[in-house]
Amino acid sequence: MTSMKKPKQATRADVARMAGVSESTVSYALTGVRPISEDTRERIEEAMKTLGYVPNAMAQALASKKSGLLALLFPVGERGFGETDFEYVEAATEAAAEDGYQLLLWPNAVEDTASLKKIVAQGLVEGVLLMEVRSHDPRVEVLRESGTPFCLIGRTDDSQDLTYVDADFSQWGPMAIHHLADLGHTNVGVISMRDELVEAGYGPVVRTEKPLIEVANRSGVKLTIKHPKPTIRSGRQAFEELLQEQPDITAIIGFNEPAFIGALEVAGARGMSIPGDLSVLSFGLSDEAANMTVPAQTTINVDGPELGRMAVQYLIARLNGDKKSVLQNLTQPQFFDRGSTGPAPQLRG
Amino acid sequence: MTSMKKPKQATRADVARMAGVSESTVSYALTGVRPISEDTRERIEEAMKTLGYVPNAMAQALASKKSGLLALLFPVGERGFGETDFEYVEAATEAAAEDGYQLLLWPNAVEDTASLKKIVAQGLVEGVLLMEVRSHDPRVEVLRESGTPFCLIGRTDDSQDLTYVDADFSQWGPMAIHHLADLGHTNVGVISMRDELVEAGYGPVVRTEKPLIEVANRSGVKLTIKHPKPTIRSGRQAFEELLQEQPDITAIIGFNEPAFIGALEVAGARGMSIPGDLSVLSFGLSDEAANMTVPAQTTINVDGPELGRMAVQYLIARLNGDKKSVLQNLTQPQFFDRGSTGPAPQLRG
DNA sequence: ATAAGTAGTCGACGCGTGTCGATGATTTCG
DNA sequence: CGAAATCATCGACACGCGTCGACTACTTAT
Repeated sequence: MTSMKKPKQATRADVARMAGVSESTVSYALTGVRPISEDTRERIEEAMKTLGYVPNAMAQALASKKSGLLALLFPVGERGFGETDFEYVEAATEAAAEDGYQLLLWPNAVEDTASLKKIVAQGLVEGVLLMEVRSHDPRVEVLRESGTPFCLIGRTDDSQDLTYVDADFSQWGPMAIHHLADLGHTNVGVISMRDELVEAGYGPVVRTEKPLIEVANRSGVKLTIKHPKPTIRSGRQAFEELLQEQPDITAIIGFNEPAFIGALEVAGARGMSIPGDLSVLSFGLSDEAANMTVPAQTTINVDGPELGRMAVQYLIARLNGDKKSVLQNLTQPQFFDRGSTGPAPQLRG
Repeated sequence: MTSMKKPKQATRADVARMAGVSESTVSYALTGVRPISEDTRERIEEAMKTLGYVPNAMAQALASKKSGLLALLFPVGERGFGETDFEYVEAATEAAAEDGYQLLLWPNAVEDTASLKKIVAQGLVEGVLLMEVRSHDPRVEVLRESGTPFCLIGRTDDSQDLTYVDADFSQWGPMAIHHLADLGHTNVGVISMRDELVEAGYGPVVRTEKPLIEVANRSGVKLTIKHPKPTIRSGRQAFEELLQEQPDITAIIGFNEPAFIGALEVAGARGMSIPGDLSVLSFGLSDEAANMTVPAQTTINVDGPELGRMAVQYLIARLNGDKKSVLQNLTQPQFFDRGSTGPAPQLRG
């Protein structure tokens, strides 16, 4: 049975003693801030090796005011849409690790500015990553006042001088319409997010729908948009209304997962084949989910890993003193053709 | 334009000065370790309020050797099975926050024991949570030697005196067989994980299959198990073999997501209706994915949030000095009947 | 040859806490 | 009423590191 005693870590003093030098010399050997002769450096490094010395992170942080920690603020109880979440959290974590930073997961209600203030006042983290940003987000003002560097994943309405990364939703609609128009579709339905989100100015919906409508008009595509609640039942009803209003619809776009499932059920029940009778395309659907339907769904998505990586890199750039340049990025959408779209029926055979 | 200057945080010394007491008195007022008279406590608290004082986390950590940080070690590039991941990471984070701890995301290859050693030697985290534990996991030995408290999410082969939480896979098979047998099924197929994982002794497969087979035998259910690779193509092939060997199969269980998709495609192509001709049940499929098929899939799952919560609570219990009791938990499976299982065909109308 | 560096090292202090021992001022008990 | 315990507070130090100023022994420019 191996001993379970906690071996006390060697400190700088131990290394200095063993190498026969002063503590500051050990420090300089480690950081390279001042020159050290070759042979003392070797003695020090050997001492470190045999003692298994690793600098104490908290002491370093206290003395240097750099903790190497970034807070990832994610709101609780807001499971809004896509579950691309873990994907980009993972990418963000790795990107941070590459630069010697670690991500601290911090669950936080958007309105809870009090505890956010505490977080930054505590001085534990050097910077903050904000997830699920609202168009008017109270957290932004708190961070601004505190002087803590931060980066948004998403945007507020007033973000021209903020650091952020976001999906370029403005491209989703045009990309979808072009794809469908090329296949000959001229009458397209959309199962979008619920009304309340549109009225509340929720970024992803608003930014997606406007260009979507515009490009449809320009392309001569008749577009009918529904905003059902995110339930299967509402989706069924929405699609039935859609079919009633526009019986000649040949394609639908989904941006509301549960509702879209309902819509596809109705399509199946009516004997519509995909993509034979109806072309189907989803916005922001995860790979996993897209592959569960038969046929698998063609999707237009944000590149989650890219988003996470950029967010971290921008934040670290700010930490390294790049206060001047405005760091903003809209990541390109990803198009996955999984075969659920095809030529419009009237053009076939 | 608001000033962007970083206001320097008030320190204990500032509070002491303003309240007209010594620094240690401020400390004791804060921690309650020693008694403080009512009026000086009030003066101190008022001073803290007006100065916006928040104790510096790193200084506290350095002095008290308690950082309030837990590392969540997740392996990179090992996307094995289910994506229940984010769900329980989220739950774990919240559970930690309730006890004043924060989770530090730490990406790490399972074999990379060197950097794991560094992590614990650094003294940044008080404890470690291990995800994706292997039957022989090199990380366990490292943590044991270092004396760092830790908790496994999953198990090693030799874990009787370790702290862990895991899904109780042994119940999945019996639960599934009972459900199907009650519906009259006597011939069931299984699309399980690929051969290599079985041979490598991968916990979830091994622990699931053994009781599954036993209870099937006892219940008089004919069981045929396939171990295809995790691709749609392999799944198709596996299911076709299954149908050839056992034409009278009336139900299938899936434990290999991509392969199972292939199997269901074949079933659809052959005109088998679900659950009319074929009952379908999935192990470890996320809600999101289960709801994408028509009909939605009945599943048996681990309760992700429960798992995450337990892991954190056990780890914190260890941190608080509970070195004696063995903390181990097998979380009960969750059964979601989403309608993809039904009476065996020969018993219908 | 003398002034002006430069490489290499040391000692001291500061970062902001937690905590121990000591000191009066009270209170309690026998 | 004196001894013992308790209350409330202060000062000093430790935690482990970064970093500044100073000092020595040389090297280089004038």
